[in-house]
Amino acid sequence: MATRHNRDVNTPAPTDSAAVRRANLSLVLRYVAAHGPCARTEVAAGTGLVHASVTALVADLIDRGLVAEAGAAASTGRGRPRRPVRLVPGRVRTTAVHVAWGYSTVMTSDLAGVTGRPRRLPNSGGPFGPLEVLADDIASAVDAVGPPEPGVHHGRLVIALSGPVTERDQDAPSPARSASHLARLVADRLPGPPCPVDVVNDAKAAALAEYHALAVGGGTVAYVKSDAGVAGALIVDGRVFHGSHGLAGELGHIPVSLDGPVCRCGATGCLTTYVSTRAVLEEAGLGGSTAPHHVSAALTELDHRLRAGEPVALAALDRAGHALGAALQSLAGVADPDHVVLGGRLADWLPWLRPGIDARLAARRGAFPAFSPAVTPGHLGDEAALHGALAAGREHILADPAAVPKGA
Amino acid sequence: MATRHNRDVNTPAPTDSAAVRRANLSLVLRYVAAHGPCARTEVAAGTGLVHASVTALVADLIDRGLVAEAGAAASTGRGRPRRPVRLVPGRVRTTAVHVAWGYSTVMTSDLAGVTGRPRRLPNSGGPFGPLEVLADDIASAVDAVGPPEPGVHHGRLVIALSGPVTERDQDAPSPARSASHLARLVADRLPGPPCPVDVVNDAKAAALAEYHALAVGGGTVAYVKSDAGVAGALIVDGRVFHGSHGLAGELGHIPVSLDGPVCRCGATGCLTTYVSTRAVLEEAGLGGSTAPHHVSAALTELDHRLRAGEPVALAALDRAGHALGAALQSLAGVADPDHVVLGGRLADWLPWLRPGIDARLAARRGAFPAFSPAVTPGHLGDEAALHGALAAGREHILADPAAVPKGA
DNA sequence: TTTTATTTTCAACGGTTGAAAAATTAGAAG
DNA sequence: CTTCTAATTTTTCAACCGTTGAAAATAAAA
Repeated sequence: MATRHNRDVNTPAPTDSAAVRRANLSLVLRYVAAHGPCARTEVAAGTGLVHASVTALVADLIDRGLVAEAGAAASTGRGRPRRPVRLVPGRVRTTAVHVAWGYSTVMTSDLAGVTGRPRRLPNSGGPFGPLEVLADDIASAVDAVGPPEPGVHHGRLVIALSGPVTERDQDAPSPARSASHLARLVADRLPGPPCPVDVVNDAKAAALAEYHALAVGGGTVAYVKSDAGVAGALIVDGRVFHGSHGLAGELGHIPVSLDGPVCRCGATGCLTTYVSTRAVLEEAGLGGSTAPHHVSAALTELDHRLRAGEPVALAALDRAGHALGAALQSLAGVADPDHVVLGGRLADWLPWLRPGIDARLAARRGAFPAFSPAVTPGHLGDEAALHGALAAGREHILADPAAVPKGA
Repeated sequence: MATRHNRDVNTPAPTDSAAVRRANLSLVLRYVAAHGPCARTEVAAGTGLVHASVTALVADLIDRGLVAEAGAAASTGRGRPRRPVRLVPGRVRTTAVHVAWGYSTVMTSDLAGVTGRPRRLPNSGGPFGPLEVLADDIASAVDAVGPPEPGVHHGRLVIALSGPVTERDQDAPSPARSASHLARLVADRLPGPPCPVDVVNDAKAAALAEYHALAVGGGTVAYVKSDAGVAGALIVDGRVFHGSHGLAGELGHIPVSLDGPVCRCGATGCLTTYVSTRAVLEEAGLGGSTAPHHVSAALTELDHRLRAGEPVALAALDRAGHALGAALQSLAGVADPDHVVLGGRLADWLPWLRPGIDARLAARRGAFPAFSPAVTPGHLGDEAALHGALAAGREHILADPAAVPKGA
């Protein structure tokens, strides 16, 4: 009988020479990806590896088709000229699907982050329907981008969605609605060779994308967005911070006031009751149906009124700004981020929200000068989740280039 | 000229066979430390390493004096009997000093966590004085426990203190008050061979200790304490979460109410103004001098009145409980911990605080059933910071057993 | 041709692995 | 009671893999 291994899930796997190779391949690939075309000497200096190792590792990456010699670089003086290498465009294809209510968006990217155009397709409902229907929708969205060309390695498919399918199985409401279950259903529906599928939360993915867009090398970044609901996430040193139940950074039900409106969750004074699209529209006198086309028209009207300086609209945003400011003050006290990125409608509304936010955060500046987070609008708009899902997919390749087969 | 390496500080070091050895030695040592006396076969099954590797790794650890063969274990049947190994008591000595106002406490521990008795010594002030004075005090505290016996490896000295000497240099108010500067000053004052010195925040250390005492294998744990001031920390998967400026988890200035008392920090309604010792004593009609002996007497008196059911005292604690509950609701919304540990006076007061806390958290339970954190008193009392500092020191040995020299 | 800088080659070293051997005991057989 | 066999743990050893350092090869400028 073969030896049975019953390692704890928490204990790390033992390290062997394969792990060493994986780690160093990753190190070199990340360096090339981050620094563009660069010679082996530069890689050696930048990574701490010895020239001989870089030669071997780069040769391995070339075998896998991930990097290639770039055209001769400008001579830097005398001596043997450098032979820079760069990422091979299009060698791996990462696919992301963002499932929203009524439509899905699909987009692909290569390792360098060069994306295809996003395609938007109607779907049968949204993230809350039966998993089988969801899986059908996702598979047909993937089908819409067509099969990869020969020679292109099929990387991960990453699905971003909100709702009861959580990112980590342990946080799922039931095993039947677990991320891994959905991933399996989708994988079974995809033609061709089996493809690894990941499921991520859309707010967490958007947060990751905005984090990368900020291009700060580390630190804590918070993301808060408001569309249909209020959602958010925390990114710590480039990784999503989940908390114990996957709810970290979900500011929707943070208490803003002791005597505020009653929230659907049962509590009073939740942030949602101040800054959700529905709440702001109602406060501005534009409430009514929650049908998408009506909400869309109301948002346009709100924008007009804000620009026209209509007092009721301004008051609604001022109220939301103060509430958001209070929530961010709590966020700052707990998580101590250096950036807070606002997404969804909050990004559009930021000019009118800012006075309220600043008024609240000014209090914190009194306690901790210069330690107050910078509040900025997101750069990626509604595509943030899609970009974040692609970044998560690329990260798998960057972390383990050996997963891409050798021999072009 | 030797090759110059200019690696980014953020890029990981390259991996080589020494790193493999380090990682696997650590894996085996952690297993033995966690599971007590255990045979090589058990280690192999538990870690995923092969028998041959475990033999070599255990032999290495025996060479370093970290583990030794334990007395023969009870036979488990036929076959060659197991030869369990266990940690060698007292092989390494980790020293921790906790600097408080007016006195310091020093304690030592070996790798198994067997501690000496804590010794309390008066000091020249506290964490806020000149670093040179602080270093003198710390060095004399270390001196009080005497030099290690021959054959004992001198591990880290870990200094726990609050105040402007932060745990990470990047968070220090100025380079002159940085943790590494203090560490250097202390190291220079210690007799004998140079000893690595770490500086940690006392609340973060206490949080780490209470996290270990909970014996949950991972997840997010928050710690909040109130003594002179309110402090706290977050532990995520066994490691301190610092945030961008080292302030994560410091709930003292989280906003609890929009119209509360004005805090010394300038803001209104900070948690500190409700649950600090001073605030509670004043609210209970026991305010007055802040001299230590007076505060101590007032606390005793407060305890009497609480047990006697005196209404003003009960009201003061009820008010504090509601404020703390609101802060924990924010904490739960941002960091999503599964445990909140209360330390300092909060642990003593918990019976009277609990109704207020529960009233607030009940609201959150409406939104996320079963996702509400458990609120418990700390197990370690005033020695928590000391234990956490020792745990941090032990962690260095567990992470890199190769730092302990071979050859007894 | 010399100098300089980059890249490659190669033997050496350290670490893990798998298989085989050694060690050691309990139970079965004689 | 002795001997043998089966079972289990531990150790040994050759093989393999990856990094390293030094030397060699390469290539262009001076």
